[in-house]
Amino acid sequence: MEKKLSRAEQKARRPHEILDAAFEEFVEKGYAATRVEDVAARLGVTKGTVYLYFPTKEALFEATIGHVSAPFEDVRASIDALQGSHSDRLRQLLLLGYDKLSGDRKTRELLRLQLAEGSRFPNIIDRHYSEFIAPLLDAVRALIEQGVASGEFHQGAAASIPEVVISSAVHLTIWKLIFADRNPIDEATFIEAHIDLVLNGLLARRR
Amino acid sequence: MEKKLSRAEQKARRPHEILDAAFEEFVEKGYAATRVEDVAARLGVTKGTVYLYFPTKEALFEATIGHVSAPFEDVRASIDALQGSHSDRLRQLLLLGYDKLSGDRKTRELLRLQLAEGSRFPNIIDRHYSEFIAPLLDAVRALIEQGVASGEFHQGAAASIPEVVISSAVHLTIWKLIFADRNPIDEATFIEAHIDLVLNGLLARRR
DNA sequence: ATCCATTGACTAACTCGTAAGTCAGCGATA
DNA sequence: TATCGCTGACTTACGAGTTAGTCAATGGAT
Repeated sequence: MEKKLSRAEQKARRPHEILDAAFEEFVEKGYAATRVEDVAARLGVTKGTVYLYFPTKEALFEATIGHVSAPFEDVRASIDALQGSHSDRLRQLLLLGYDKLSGDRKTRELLRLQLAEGSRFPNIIDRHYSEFIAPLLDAVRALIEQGVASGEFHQGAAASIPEVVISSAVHLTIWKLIFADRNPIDEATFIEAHIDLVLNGLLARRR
Repeated sequence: MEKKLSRAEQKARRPHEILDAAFEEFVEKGYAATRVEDVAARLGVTKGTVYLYFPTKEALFEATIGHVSAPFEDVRASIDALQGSHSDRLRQLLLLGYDKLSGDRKTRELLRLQLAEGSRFPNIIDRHYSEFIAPLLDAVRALIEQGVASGEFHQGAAASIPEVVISSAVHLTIWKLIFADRNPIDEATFIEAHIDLVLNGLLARRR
């Protein structure tokens, strides 16, 4: 097949290949139980090759985390492009959140690794927080504040804590991580229920 | 101090002591990185002692999980004792959920272990689901259905998916697991916001 | 176009440390 | 003194990290 890779091309691809393989292994086994040799075996190479590109297993792990951490900038652009009433935009924002968080396997498994290995690799948590979570919460908060200011959303405790508005997306993500395919949930209905609840909960009461 | 323990008493306590120590170690390091010798060291004994009570590290782990899994029966009783309108009872039920899930360190860390080790110990997930999650969801679902039937809650997607109603409790639990004390949240305000959102979202609209 | 010296990505077999599991013996208790 | 919970030194296996050596791609010379 495509055995036509020049040495330079192959070498350029190696780091990516290794990180992809490492991600699968770390997700499946966790950091401690993962063997560098198994990572290498996924590419059909040996341990030594991996050590040509990454000095230690620890460095490999941290590079792997960095490799799968999607930059938030793409999301930022999508958020700014939202149109319609505040309700419409919030709905779209939530759908976007589901897409990026529970819908994307990489991001989802990244959350698992944070929970499992975070205490031994604190910096992966700090990074994920400042690069992903904080901006997302800021966007939700800003949108809700605008909605309150315009009178579309009612003033209340919920409006000041954006976390409670996106909780169901976190919940679904955790659910999928734990019950991969054992106790499946109808995702479309779940998401619909969440949006229904949130919009009803935020809308200014018409008495 | 209390060196007055007879041999029989000491022996009777050992399993408990070991499981408590094992829990701390497994939570801190994860299954693979935990050393049986460190578990023993917490009690001031040696590895050999642990192996007198548990045949393998794996058996120790599973016993540890069983040891910290609180039976749901206590909660069941509390649920049945709830009083007041459906809103009142739902509020109390949510507070109870926070107490048992995010408030109780054991249950919280149990969730971490499920996420981290669940794929290698599937039975701990099945047990937790049937003994804790399913009954809790059933209780919430039943309460919401009653509320809908009585006209207090409005019929809608949210009413049929109890998961979305308790999501924030899951979210707070995850938050505490990841950001132990780094990015603290004002829990009281968070819970208040959640309840505010949910009750507003469920109440039948008065137009 | 063919040859050949050199490079360098990769391997295979090594060392070394560590951790699970074992067991003969010890010493406090009853 | 007999019991027995516990010890600590042992074996065994395994995995991280190392390194001398291999061989195919490469590119310059004829």
